[in-house]
Amino acid sequence: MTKVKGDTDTATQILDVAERLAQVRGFNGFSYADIAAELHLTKAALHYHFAGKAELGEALMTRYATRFSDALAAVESRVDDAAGRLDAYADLYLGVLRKERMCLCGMLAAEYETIPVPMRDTVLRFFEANEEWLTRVLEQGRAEGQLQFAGPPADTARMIVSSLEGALLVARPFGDITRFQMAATQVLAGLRAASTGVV
Amino acid sequence: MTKVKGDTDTATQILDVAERLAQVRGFNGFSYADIAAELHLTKAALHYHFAGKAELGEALMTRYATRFSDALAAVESRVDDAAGRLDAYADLYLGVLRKERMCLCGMLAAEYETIPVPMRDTVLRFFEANEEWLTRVLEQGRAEGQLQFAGPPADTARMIVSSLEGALLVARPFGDITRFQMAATQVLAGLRAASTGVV
DNA sequence: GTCTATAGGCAGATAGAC
DNA sequence: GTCTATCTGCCTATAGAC
Repeated sequence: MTKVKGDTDTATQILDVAERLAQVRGFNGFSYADIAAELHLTKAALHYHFAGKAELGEALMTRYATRFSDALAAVESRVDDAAGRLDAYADLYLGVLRKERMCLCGMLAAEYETIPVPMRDTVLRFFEANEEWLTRVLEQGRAEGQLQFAGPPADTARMIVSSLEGALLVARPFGDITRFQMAATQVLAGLRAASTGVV
Repeated sequence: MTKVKGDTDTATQILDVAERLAQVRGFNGFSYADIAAELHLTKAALHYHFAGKAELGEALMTRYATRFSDALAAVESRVDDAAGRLDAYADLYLGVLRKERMCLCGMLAAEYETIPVPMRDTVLRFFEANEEWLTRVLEQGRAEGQLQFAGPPADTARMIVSSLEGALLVARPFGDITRFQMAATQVLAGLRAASTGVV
């Protein structure tokens, strides 16, 4: 099952480096030269695998979306209760911060006006997919009486996504993981039903 | 009192254009050529006013911080109650979104690794100044029984700043103002004491 | 697949005339 | 203060050898 194809091949290595650079420096903050130097290749070799930076960016987004969607599915199969799923969701962001990165789509949201047009829709669809997943979790949690919130679950889902993205955005420059954790904890604590709520 | 100096002079015009470009496209997303073209000047003229892009960036930050601090003072003199001040604070962000911009410091937080070093501290101090102001408002609101939240006010202040930054970050690419408003409303609603809380 | 070599463009920046 | 002219460097991208 491992290494079906493209596990450690050059294209994958390029994507790995590009992804890290995009998450740390932004899509406009790295060049083909940066990737080439790190992989001890030439820029020309990169163009063989990805026609241009725009195409590389699209490949980046496609892979990122798939991976995130897989991560959400993994959370669902690993954790049963809604509150636990929300915590696990926040932990996905925490993992990104631990690597001193920004969420790729959060970064691209900031750079939205300057990224290649084909990447833009993918950014929006990433947020929507996250919101849809959270909406289902919130509906479940409310139905089971574990979660408590006013208004449509979809609105709260949007609030969660943007709050966590923001917590990542602000915590990263401070290099302070607890800054993220406290913000995330506070956002999610407000959704817990009184019986399981804050002391 | 108006036009003491630098009200419509070239340096101010340069800052105005640079600020908008930085908030829309990012600090790495515009060039001296962009500013020069918009003001019908040459790049050389810009270098007369600001030695380099790094110096322009510093001037940008200084002015932005001052302006924001003035805006917070204005809120305090205009609104008395803590809940109203929080709403007014969120409205500051809303005003940025209405101009289809990102918060300058939120944008620079994303670009943190690539911006000139002297600008970095200013970004962090901007967030801290916001948090300090919010902390005072939260303390006031809790003392008066208008606001309700668990833990240190400073923690909740951080949560508010990052949540609003995130709401701006995500709402802007969607071009959807209500997306921001709903997120902001939900974040702040959770802080209102039960008597004035959500129906 | 990866290389060398190179093209064409734009970036930030400077010198010196007016 | 603003200009023209120019520099150096990096960017994305391509042609063609191996």
